[in-house]
Amino acid sequence: MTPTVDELDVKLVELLAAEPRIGVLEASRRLKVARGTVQARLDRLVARGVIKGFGPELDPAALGYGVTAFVTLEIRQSGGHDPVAAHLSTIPEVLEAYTITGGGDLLCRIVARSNADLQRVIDEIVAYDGIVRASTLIALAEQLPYRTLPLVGKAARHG
Amino acid sequence: MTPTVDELDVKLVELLAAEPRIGVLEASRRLKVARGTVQARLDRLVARGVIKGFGPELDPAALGYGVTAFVTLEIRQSGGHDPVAAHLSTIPEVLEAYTITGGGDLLCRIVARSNADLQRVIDEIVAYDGIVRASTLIALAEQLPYRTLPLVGKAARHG
DNA sequence: CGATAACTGGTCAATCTGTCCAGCGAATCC
DNA sequence: GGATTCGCTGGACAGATTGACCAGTTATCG
Repeated sequence: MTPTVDELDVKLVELLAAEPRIGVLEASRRLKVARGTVQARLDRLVARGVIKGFGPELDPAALGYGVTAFVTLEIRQSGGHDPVAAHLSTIPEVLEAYTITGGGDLLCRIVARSNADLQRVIDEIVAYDGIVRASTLIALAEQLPYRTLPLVGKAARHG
Repeated sequence: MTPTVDELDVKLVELLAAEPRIGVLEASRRLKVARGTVQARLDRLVARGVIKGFGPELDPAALGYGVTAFVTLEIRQSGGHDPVAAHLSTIPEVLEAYTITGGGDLLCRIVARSNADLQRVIDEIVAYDGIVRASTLIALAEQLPYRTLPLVGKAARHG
């Protein structure tokens, strides 16, 4: 398998990650390649889906939602996951949700303003009757903030 | 508590999320406010930390890492979490890690190229001797992709 | 060896950015 | 009440960047 990305792609992505506000022109200067090259590379990365977007990254904590928790939901067998996912999507505090191995379960990441508020959010979640049980793990500290940069480097080296 | 963000902020963030490539000028036209206003709002959002950055969002799946899993690590009491986190940070496939409630545990999100590759990643993780045990949950499907936009709206309405 | 693809280095007009400014309305403070 | 501060408006300006081209030069691959 040909590498999805090569060395220049990695450098470009790293550069953009470090200083997102620099434009294509400045990036080409830093990388010492022609502007058109940077432009083409960027287009390709976006076209391939490697770069999903450049949207603003929002920090829930700065919005007052300082408590993060992971909730495992036990789903009633009948009915399936979709209606449950639809219900979860109506709750802003539910940031993401995955179905996971092990009998009809769902793992979701939620945030709340406080531990007391967390109870409210959980109540909102379990209000849906397709959900049999919820078990919550509160995140105490972020040991490793979300990152994908090292992965790009590895993908390039590996091929 | 005064809202961290107001209605205009929300519209601005939503607009940028929907079409990140539009500049400040175009955004001001869409929102029907002066350019300086948009600029000032953006600066404030970034200064407050509500917007953490505009870096490229990378898709591990597009890089060949199509398997996602959540691993709970049981940590040996002595030694603490930091050395473990340091170890995890050396593994590109570990995308994030949180300490969670319940006796010295760590929850991390990892990716791999395949289920077989997942085994390799887990082996790499548990190679560290501060880790007593690892239990893995494989993500089958992404029911709700990571999102924060609804939260901004709620934060604005709430105050 | 020839052909396709990628990169270079350059041009062009149009646009956007950063940075000023004065005026205005609303909220706040004395 | 009156003065001050703050945020927004609408406009100006030079300088920089963008998107779109182009011809010429490697690289790579069958």
